[in-house]
Amino acid sequence: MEVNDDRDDVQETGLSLRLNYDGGSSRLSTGDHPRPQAATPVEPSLTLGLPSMACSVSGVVGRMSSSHSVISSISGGRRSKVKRENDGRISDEEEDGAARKKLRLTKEQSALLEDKFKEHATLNPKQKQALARQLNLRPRQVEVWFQNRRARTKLKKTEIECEFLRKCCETLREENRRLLQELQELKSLDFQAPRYMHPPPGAAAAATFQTCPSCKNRDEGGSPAVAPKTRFFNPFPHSAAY
DNA sequence: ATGGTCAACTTGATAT
DNA sequence: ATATCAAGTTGACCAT
Repeated sequence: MEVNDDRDDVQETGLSLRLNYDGGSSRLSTGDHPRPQAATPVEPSLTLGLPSMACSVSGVVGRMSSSHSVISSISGGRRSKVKRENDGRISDEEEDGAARKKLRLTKEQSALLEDKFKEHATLNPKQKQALARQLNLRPRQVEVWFQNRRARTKLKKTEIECEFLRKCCETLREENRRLLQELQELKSLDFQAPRYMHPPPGAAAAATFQTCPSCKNRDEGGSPAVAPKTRFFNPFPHSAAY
């Protein structure tokens, strides 16, 4: 459950403290971004960083550090407001609407996530928990990473398929053009004698049968004289969805 | 400035 | 009811 996921934040990274003081002109915040002026005066507050409790906090001690590992292990990127969605999920945005620094995973974190993704593109809750612990991330962050990773994989696959179809289309267009030209040639030949004709029944007639140039070409080229069953082959033979 | 990348988010569907 | 997913979106950050 995602509420619990966010609670992991506390468990994994220790207490999240943020001193908020915004009384008139003076401001005091540990956040690394200047906070926009609140619409209504904010009471000075010192609260524990328990996002799941929807308190007025979300920032973290230690965020001053520019280290990725520090940032990524603390609070996820722009998840800065703390609010409860109608489905009960936690979406932490800061109440004053301030944006946070974007999380960047470290190379080590990304590498491990990639490794796990190669093993399986989805995680069961246990795997998620374990991986989150290993990476010093919240399970929710791991979950989101896998969701985004799957989306990227699918997008890439779609792009590749799209390019393949584009080439197929080009090939078919070219063949169509060639066949039309051939048809024109055959039509013009139609006015000349002797006419090409299908072999009538009877052995004597077969002796005089001539193959038209088009069929001849195909025969010599190793292709069957009869038209292939279909030119519209399935470009994705291994994909059941297509 | 602008476009690309990506973590995080929202929403709706589905499974349990 | 809850968890999880795909699809689409947002916004910070970075390279150009």
